[in-house]
This record gives sequence, C-alpha cells and structure tokens, in this order.
Amino acid sequence: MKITLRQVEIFVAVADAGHFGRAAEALEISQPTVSQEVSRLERALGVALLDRSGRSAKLTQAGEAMATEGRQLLTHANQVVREVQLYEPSRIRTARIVASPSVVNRLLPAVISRAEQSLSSVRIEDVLVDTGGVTARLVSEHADIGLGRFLDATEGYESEVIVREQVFVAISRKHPLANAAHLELPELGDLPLLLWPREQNPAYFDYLLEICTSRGLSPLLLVSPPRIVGSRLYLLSESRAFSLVSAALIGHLPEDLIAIPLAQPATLALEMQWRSSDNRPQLTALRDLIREVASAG
Amino acid sequence: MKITLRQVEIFVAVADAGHFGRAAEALEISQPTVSQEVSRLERALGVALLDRSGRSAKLTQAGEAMATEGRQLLTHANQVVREVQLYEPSRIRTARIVASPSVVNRLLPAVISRAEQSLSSVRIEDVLVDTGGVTARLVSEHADIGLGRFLDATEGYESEVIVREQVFVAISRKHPLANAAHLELPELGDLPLLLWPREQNPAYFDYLLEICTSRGLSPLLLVSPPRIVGSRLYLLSESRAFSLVSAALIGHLPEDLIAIPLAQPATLALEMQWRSSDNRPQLTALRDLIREVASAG
DNA sequence: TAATTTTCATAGGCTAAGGCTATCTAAACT
DNA sequence: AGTTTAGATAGCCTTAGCCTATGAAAATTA
Repeated sequence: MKITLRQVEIFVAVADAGHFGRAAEALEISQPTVSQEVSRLERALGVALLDRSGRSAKLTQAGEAMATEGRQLLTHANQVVREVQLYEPSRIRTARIVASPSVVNRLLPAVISRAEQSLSSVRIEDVLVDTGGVTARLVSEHADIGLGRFLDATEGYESEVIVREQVFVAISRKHPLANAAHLELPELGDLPLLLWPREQNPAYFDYLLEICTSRGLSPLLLVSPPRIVGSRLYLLSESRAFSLVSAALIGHLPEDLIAIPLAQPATLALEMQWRSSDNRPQLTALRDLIREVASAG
Repeated sequence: MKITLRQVEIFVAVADAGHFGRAAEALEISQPTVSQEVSRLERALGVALLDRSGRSAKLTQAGEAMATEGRQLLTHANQVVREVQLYEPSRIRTARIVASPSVVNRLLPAVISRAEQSLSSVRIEDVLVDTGGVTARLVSEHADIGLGRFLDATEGYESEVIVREQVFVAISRKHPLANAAHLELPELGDLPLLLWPREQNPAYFDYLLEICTSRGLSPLLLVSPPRIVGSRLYLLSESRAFSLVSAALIGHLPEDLIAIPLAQPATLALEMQWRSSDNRPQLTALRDLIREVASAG
C-alpha cells in the first residue's frame, strides 16, 4: 500500500493538535475518519506513529519524524502547485462570468477570493450582470461561464444545477405576521407580491407565481420598474408588499425586512451554464470551484 | 480539488514516456486511466500541462515544470517513508511466520524480497515449516502469521483465504496421457494417488481424495513417508503414481513431470491466519503485503 | 484524397478509499 | 464507584481511481 498526501495531512493535524478530536475539528471532518486514516498511514508505513496506551495522542519517535517530515512534504506539494501555476500558458488567462444580480451579490465575492488564493492560474476579468440574458451572453461569446436561475437550455451548452435553496417570504418586520415561525401564504391576504417585469425572466417569474397559486394564494402583483437590478428588496422596504427570496439572501436583507419559511416548503435552483466544448483546464477548475462554493452555502 | 501523489506519478510517467499508451504500460494500468488522471491533475491545478493539438504528448511550459517538480516531490515522498521507517519503535521488530512446505517454497521468497524493499520496518525472522501444525504454532506463540491450507478455525484467531488456485494433475511425462489438454480422472485407471500421511492435515487430505471420488475415481493410495516435507513431487518422479497440485506449483515441477488441468476444474484455497488482537502496524503491513503477493500470482 | 493506422478521449460500470453517524471501551477525573 | 472524556469500532454511503469498449482525430499509406 502507498501513503497519500491526505493521510499525511491528517496525521500532521493530529500531531499539531496532540488530539484526534481537535484535529478532526481543525480539518472539518469527523473524529472516526481521523482515527481511520491515521491507522491506514501506520499500516502503509508498517510503523506505529502514536502511543495508544494513554488516552492522549502521544507521538512515538517515528511519529515525531513523520510529523516533521510530513509537514515538509505538504509544504513541498503546495510549493509545486504554486510553481506550476505560474507557467500558465494559455492565451486566455482570464475568465469572463455573466450572472444575474442576486448571484453576483452573494456567490461571486466568495468565488473571486477563493480563486485568488488557490487558483493563481485563473483571473476573473469581466463580471457581467444581466437578469434575463445570461444564456445570450454566453452565446454571443461575451462570457465563459453563466450563473442564474431558469437559464435557457441551448444546443452546445451544458447547464447544471449547482445548488437548490429553500424559498422564504420576505416581509416588513412591522407586519403582524412578522414573528410567525412559518407561514401559510393565504394568511397574507391581499398584500401584493413584488416582482420584476415578466419579460426579464419569464420562467422564473412564473415559477414564483406558481408557488403562490399552488398554495392557495392568487396575489396582487406589484411590478418593479425595469432595470432596477438588485434592488427589488430595497423597493420592498418602501412598499406594503411581500416577496419570495432564496435562503442565501437572508443574511443580506435590509434591516427592516424579515424572512419567514413557508409552511409548505419550496426550493429554487441556481444553475451554471457553459459551452460544452470549453474544456480549458483553467475554466474547468473555476467551474469546480464555483460548485464547491455554491454547495458550501 | 487537491492534487494526489498518484496523479503526479502518472503525469511524470507520461512526461518520461512522451506517450500516454507507453506510460500506461510502464505503470501497468490502462491508457484511459492515464488520460483521466492527467486531466484531473490539470483541472486540480487549473493549468494545461500537455499540448493536445498533435497526437503526441507534448509538454507545455507548465508541463515541463510539473514534470521536474513532480519527480522531486515523488522522491521526497519516498524519502519520507524510508526516513520514518528507520525509527521503528516497537520492541518486536521481527515477524515470525509458520507455513506449510509448498507455501514456503513459492510464496515466501517473493514476500521476503518485497518486504526488504519496501518495508524496512519489518524483518522476517523465523520461518517455521510445518505441514499440519500451523495453527498450533500460532497458538503456542511461536509465530505471528500462519500460512497454509485447511487451517483450524480457533477462537481469538482470524483466518482468511488469500488466494484460490486451480488444481492440476501432476504426472510423469512418460505417461500415455501426458500430452492431453485436460484430463477426466477415471482415465488414470488404477494409477495410485500419492499423498502424505493423513494425520498431517486430515482436511486437506480428505479434500484431495474427495476431488477424485466426486469425479468417479476411487484411487489407490500411495502414502509418502512422514516428515519428507516438500518432496512429495520428487518422490512422484520415482514412482508410477500421480498427484494433485495447485497452479502455483507448475513452474516448480521436476523436469520429468507435467501438470494437466482437470476436465472438471477444482480449486484449492490458501489461507492466512493470525491472532485477532494483533494489530501492530508492522504485522498489519506485512499481512497486507502477503495478500498482495499472493493475489499477484 | 481516401483508407488505414495510431493515439488519445469519452462512456459506462465496478471496487475500495475516504467520508459519515451511532455506539462501545477504556482512561481519567470527580 | 460513577461520570466524563477520548479514541476505536461497526456499518453505511459517495466518489476517486480503476477497468473495458468504443469514438474521433491526426498521421500515414494506398
């Protein structure tokens, strides 16, 4: 059997923490996994690294050696990665992203910062913001990766749901129902639903409306002026109305709004889209990173 | 995503060979696996390592860097393993093996040489040879690992089949049937079956006999003198008789004998046994190695 | 330039490494 | 002795790393 960088990483964490449980926390994995992988490393080496007689993680002499050497090996590995990324040879060093406004606000900051940390070979150059025309921007070659809801399936383009989020009702804190644990939509009575003009993204528009009607509410509609991108919620603060928002937006609500779960839950999918033929490693890696960030919540 | 030592190893092989297919051969894996793992490495790095425009594996600048750095990283990793194995702390540096004669001859040489190469933490000290009493030697603490056929299941001891081999008829090259592609046992007529004294390993003895009777041959028995361990086959050269042997022995037959497959195939299991409580990494590692050698044929 | 060969990529399936939760055992502290 | 704490064990799930079979494209030959 052979040793793995992962096993070394885990063992080093244990050596650092002097403790399996704390090592597990530090690595954000479970304690049994740490136990298991340390044992695997020991049997791959054929050497006892820890003295299990007590209940603390005391290193044997070999363990000390492994910790020291292991740290160096991990550093070396990271060094190699950074080194190689400097030689990025492709003419296209930069990735261009189109995204709908809400996505831009919440997902992209994390993506950009993580990309700077660990993907020195990719630079995110343009970020286009477009509510309806995400797919169109891909097709017209203005962007390499599209992010949004209810994107158009198009020949030659892959699209994939990267996360599904719970739908919440956004409403003024002053509303009588503001403190409810969850909400049956009909309780809202004739409070109007704030939406953007349908043409901007008809499928999305219809889906939110469908959520209401299928739960027994045929709401009045309050349509926001076109082109007031990203500010639907601020408009909501001003008006007596409610809206439906995804879980990820909860942290970004204006002060005077509150998000309440639906009694009958519904979800909203966030999709990523790209040219099928585009398998440049820089972009594949960036797509991987976006998936990771999205599913980390 | 993170890079793996294995991915680096595979990429380095490609760089060395200048060719996916030949790299696959060198690593003894399939070509698609090489393709796949190289792509994975590229996307983990976010960098193109190879120029795929032609049909040869031309390295990009980043690829050159990865090859050089990668070779160093692999060397470093091996170095770490050797380094750590020097500090083997356990008092029991040595493993003691009991095995039946045929196993000693064919399996152990490979095990010992592989252990010296890659398990510097383990030294195989005693090799006891005992036809019948393998389990007894474990129980009496004379050995740590037992290898043989039809071992006795005993409380507190694990045992495990490590390989199943085809059974062949061993017979003189001068026998009229010596050139048959395969053999119905009754064709042997009243040629006697050479076996050791039943007491040495009754279950094994009975099993071989059962193979004959279930195929319609109730052979005469020629019983070898006790304690002539490992020489059943040489005895066979001298006498007009046949015997049943496992596939692994074919290469080790005396010149004047030949091995013929059975028309109705049968198999023979080789087992490994050890104290359940014995999980010293040195021995766990050695058991892993034995499994590997056994299944590699 | 059309056919053939060579070489890498893609598709789909299997196995085991690496992850999880739940639970057990044993050391250490009242 | 009883309780708490830490690590090991058991049983399950998901996906990396492997396979075979097949496809597509570059290079070679007819």
